[in-house]
Amino acid sequence: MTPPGAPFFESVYALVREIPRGRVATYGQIAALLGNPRGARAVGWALRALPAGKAARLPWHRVVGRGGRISLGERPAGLEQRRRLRAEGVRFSAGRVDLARHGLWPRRAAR
DNA sequence: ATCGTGACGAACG
DNA sequence: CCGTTCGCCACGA
Repeated sequence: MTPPGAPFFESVYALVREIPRGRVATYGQIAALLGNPRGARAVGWALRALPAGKAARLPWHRVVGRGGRISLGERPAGLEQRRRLRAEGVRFSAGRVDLARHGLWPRRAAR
């Protein structure tokens, strides 16, 4: 669980791995859960550095930016992320993930 | 220990 | 709503 030297990265991966299907978490949320409310950027960096092998077994697509924005934008990876989210029933509003419905912990049900 | 790097985010204008 | 600026962070060189 902690092969190379990068405890922070590993902790990020461990948390992302637990995001339920059909739900999403924001970079800031993950950072906060790891004890670094200001470390959203580092979380994004951890995912960027995600090796292809690991990415294959990690729901990286369930991590979005503040407000449900897809940080990867229109880039290939961004389109791929949207495709995967839609595939598991995630709804989008104005190009952003509807956090009221699929956001992880906070937010209450919005049916 | 210092520096550059970004799948971030809040504050501005 | 959009683009810019600034702050924050962990990691590798």
